[in-house]
Amino acid sequence: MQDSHTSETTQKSIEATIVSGILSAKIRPGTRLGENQLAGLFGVSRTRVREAMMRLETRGIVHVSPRRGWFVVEPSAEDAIAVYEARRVVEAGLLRSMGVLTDEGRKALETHLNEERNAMAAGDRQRLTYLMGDFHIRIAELSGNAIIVDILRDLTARTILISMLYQSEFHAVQSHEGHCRIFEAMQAGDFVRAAALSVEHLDEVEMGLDLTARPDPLSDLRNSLSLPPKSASSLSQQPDLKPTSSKEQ
Amino acid sequence: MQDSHTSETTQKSIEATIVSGILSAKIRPGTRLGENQLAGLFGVSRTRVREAMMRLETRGIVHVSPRRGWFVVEPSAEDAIAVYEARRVVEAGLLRSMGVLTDEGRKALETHLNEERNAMAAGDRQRLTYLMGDFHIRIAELSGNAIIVDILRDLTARTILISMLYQSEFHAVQSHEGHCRIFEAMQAGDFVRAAALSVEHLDEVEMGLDLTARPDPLSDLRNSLSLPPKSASSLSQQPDLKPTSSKEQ
DNA sequence: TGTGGCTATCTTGCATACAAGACAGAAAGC
DNA sequence: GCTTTCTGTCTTGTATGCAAGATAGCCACA
Repeated sequence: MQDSHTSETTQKSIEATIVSGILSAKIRPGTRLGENQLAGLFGVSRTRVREAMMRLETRGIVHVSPRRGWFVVEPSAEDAIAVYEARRVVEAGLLRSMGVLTDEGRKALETHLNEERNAMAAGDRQRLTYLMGDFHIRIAELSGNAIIVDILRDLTARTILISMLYQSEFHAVQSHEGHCRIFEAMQAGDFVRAAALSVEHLDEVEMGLDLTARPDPLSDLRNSLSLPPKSASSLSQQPDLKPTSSKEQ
Repeated sequence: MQDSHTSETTQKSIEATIVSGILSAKIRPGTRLGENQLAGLFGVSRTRVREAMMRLETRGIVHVSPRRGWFVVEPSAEDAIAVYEARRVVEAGLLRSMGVLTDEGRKALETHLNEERNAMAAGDRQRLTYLMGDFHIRIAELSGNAIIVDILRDLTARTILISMLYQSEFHAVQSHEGHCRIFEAMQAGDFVRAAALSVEHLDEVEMGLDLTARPDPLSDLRNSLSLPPKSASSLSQQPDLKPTSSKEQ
């Protein structure tokens, strides 16, 4: 997605680009999102960037430090617990409320699980992170309820930020197997069990976190050190996020 | 809502004032929220009003019609169904996940139910509307999870807008009794039953709606204008477009 | 009488200007 | 050398200005 001069699509694409960057683990928690930088990247004025930031703030994705800047949230340990609890509530409630798994639904999930397998085989960790979160969003999509999808998307984004902060190692296989079990229960029409498995799965992932690790010690330091660039795409790994500011106007 | 100019607390008070106005059924769906109007009322410039509108838009409370204005949402019948479904999912999931009802929790809910009784006795319908929605928010507060509280607050606001559009008469007593039953189950420690009762309660309220009533008066103005060709005049019942304030200079 | 088009005015969309807080780094004092 | 203060610069906060779409009402015209 080349941002640059996509001309007239820039309305909500700032918001979507950032969320998608988080969902695919390309934007780390604590990343500074300068209004001027984003304005330059998207070829718009600060006003529109600001609007996007406001929206993202109400979605719990970003926060502002007055006169210092906008930053991708760095959930605290308490936040992390709350996010997982909310996800258990919503996802279990959702699965319990489901009556059937349609044929398209089954196909969609099967396709997804295959993608997970492929990414695991390829060792594509970023894509894997994305897929692991996306599985839950896919389930929400099966309900056809856009409200729930939105809620879960934002919670998933926060989950990914949490895992970037507190997850030392990534148990992809374990997660994948959890997904498979949930899928099997759904396929069997046993949504009560699917809900229970989902809670169990989220518990597992939550238990895999080291919430004592860092409250938030290096938020700015991490910025200053910047992250190792990995690929060559657009806004994702913007290492120019402020060290030795090269001016700009 | 005589907010007037509350001086320097106006950061998020625009947002909060509007939501609170909706929660207490003082602001009707379809109400126009002009930027200039609000800017004058709150004694700030359009910029800050605009930010508040953006936030409310991502919360699903308000929408913008390009170059025409901001309006409190008028949920369609499909929206209404989705909102109730989302509430069932979240609230049932929440109750099921609860382990105990603390003493403070019991007291808070008892106090609330008494307030409901008082408002019914006093015939204060606006307050009653507020309390009927607030009961569910109170339950969310018991969980101590701010994320879930926020989700349910916004869903409740939309629910109230829905009821203003589609609910012919207000079955306060029925709702109150539903709340009491849920409370009793919680007090008995039977949260599974409380969840079931909650779903039942929401179903009841939803069933009390007349979702065939009006398609949607304002958001798609030209539809309603081109719609009445010659069919039975009975259900036309065009409500006036702007329930409140349409003056301003 | 009816109909089409024009204009005056109101609305939001978006950019920009300016103010003020926060910070970093130099300079001064000890 | 160490600390403190001060100042330049960068950031967001907020207001305002201008442009463009939408609407309503008027007026010409058949």
